[in-house]
Amino acid sequence: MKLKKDVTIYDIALKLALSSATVSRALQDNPAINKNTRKKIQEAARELGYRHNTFASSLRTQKTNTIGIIVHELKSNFITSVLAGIEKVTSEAGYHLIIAHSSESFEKEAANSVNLFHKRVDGLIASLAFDTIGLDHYNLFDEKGIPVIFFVRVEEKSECTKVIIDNYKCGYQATQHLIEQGCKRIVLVTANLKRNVYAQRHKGYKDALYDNGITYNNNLVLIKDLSEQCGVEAALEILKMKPLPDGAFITNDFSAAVCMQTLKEHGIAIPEDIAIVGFNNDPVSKIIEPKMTTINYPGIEMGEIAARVLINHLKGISNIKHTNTIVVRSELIIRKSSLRKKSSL
Amino acid sequence: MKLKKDVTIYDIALKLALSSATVSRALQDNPAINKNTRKKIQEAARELGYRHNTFASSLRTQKTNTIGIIVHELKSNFITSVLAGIEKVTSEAGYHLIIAHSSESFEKEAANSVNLFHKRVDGLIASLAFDTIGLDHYNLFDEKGIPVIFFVRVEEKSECTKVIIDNYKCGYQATQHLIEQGCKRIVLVTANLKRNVYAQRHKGYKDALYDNGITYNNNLVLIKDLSEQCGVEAALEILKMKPLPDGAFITNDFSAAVCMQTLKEHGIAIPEDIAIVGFNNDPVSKIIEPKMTTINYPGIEMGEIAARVLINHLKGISNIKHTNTIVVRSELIIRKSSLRKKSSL
DNA sequence: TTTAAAAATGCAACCGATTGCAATTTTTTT
DNA sequence: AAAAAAATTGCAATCGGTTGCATTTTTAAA
Repeated sequence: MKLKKDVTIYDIALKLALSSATVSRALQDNPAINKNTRKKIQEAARELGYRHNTFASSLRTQKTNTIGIIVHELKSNFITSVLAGIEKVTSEAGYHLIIAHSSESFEKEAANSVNLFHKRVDGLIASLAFDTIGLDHYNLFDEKGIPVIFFVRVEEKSECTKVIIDNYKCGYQATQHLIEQGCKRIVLVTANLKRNVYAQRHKGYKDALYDNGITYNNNLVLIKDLSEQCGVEAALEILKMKPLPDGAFITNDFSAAVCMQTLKEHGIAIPEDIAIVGFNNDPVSKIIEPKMTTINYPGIEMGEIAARVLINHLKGISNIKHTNTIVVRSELIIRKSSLRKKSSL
Repeated sequence: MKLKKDVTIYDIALKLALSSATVSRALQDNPAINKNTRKKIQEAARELGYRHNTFASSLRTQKTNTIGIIVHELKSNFITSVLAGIEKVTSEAGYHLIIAHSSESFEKEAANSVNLFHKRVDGLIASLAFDTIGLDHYNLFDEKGIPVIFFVRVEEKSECTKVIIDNYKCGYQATQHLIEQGCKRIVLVTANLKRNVYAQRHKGYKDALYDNGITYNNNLVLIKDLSEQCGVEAALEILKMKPLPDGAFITNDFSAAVCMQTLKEHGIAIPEDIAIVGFNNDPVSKIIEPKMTTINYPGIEMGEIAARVLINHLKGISNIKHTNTIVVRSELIIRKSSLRKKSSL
């Protein structure tokens, strides 16, 4: 089979007896080129089946029109929502994406960042892994002036631009809600407290307890990896606690669902014996029975915001140096898993 | 802030008083270059912070080291598994990915394929949308000799390379199982029968009924979009059927879960009144109560296989022209949602 | 009609790596 | 020690767009 040869701007130039410079400009809709010429060139391009050569272009302009994404995982409804939001905005702006995921490993995250750096992305959007400490592995980008935006999982102390939710408030709200439902011994199942999101939720939990005159008890705080398996583990640990807790705030819906299921299998009534609140408003929270109280926050929107801020920076419309933190709204969605007082609805 | 300038092979050549050709070859570990020289060059590259310029390279070699992926959706555990499998194999081989999704729309799928073509991917891995008919939108790739591999959602009649499961067998097995559990009126909830996967499952369903002397009834076949919402719709339609069906094979776990939930809310006992079988072995199938019988097949493995076949072709190790169809094993996982005869376990 | 200003187009030098072929150096053979 | 073979290295063209500046053409002003 004979393979079709690629059409270049020179082919177009030749056909129309113009220079390649004119063709190049016309294809970019450069107003310096006469309107009619422009149209003629664009038509010829279509006819000949011309396709823009990104490499030649990137080589010359030193721009890739590519944005790198590093996420801590892929298998979550929330993350795919964020990605959808990012994709919507970036593709409209003519950028394409390279998506990498760290599987919650600092090492992989660092490797990914180097990799994306070598791929010469124009900008980066990242969420940190469980155990990532510091942001030194993003210095390469700084040195070259490549903008980086963090979302959800961020380094709070840092000066960089971030799109987050108010995890403290969420933690406080969830805990406060459980207390209002009459819970006194509330378990917190969460992950590595070095990560901002978990630290903040933990702080909110602690403060809510304090404000309600309940003593904080470290034994009730379980640090897990929020996997499927961890839901089972958490349940078994809870079952061993004496006296039995009467509430649990589990900072991941899927883990919470598994935990709930395990508790039920051991004869615990939800919410009567133990009231439960999850986090993320994953679809599974509506499948589990009883349906789960959880924290909802807008993934798509967060993705859109992060992408928009980045692109505005790249286009010179605004500068991320002037934007530090964007906090997106979040809310507690109350469902049956935590409702012990009918009056509350 | 002063930005660091990029280091090129010329900088390295200058520093070591060599030619750029030698540097280029050394960095590729070309054995034509003396071992010592090679080491010296690679060290210098590291020291100077050299990064390979993909564009210059791609421009010259006409290779992008990029593989395009088109999936029909992103928000499913199965698809992310496949992607993980693909990523594992491709990244080991030094390729990177551009992932596009069609949201089950033929139009978007076609647009994506053109887009990836323009991005000059070296190869393509795709799964078709619900309503995709024909593969003409992949002709561009053929004309340029760019290999394309389909997975899961394929055009059965076509000559192209595909990685699939035996959907007919799955459909047959699921239905047979329901019949063995004593079901006589079995609903099939599925999607557009033009799509191979659904057509085959439907055929399996039909044949299983026939082989067991049960008359096929078109009213029991519901064509839906297998979304969350469709689970509710299906349940409501089932509830209106007289006499009430006693089994349902719903070809998507999440829809099945929602459907099951809705049925339960209307006082239907699962599996006593209606036995249910899903498809995909999504994590949700183990969260729902009763746990759901479903079809399991290995996403990661399918991704790995597809990627490996593609890469072997690209490296000239094998040729996809010689590989037509790869069928991956699948199995029925029996759980409570369909178990009406205790003897069966 | 001449001149000045504006608009349109072209020239040619990049961008950085790759590679066929030639030239040089080193090693082996005679 | 000379010749042949093998191992290294370099030359220079090439990939396809982009863009500052110069040149040409067109339009407007004098």
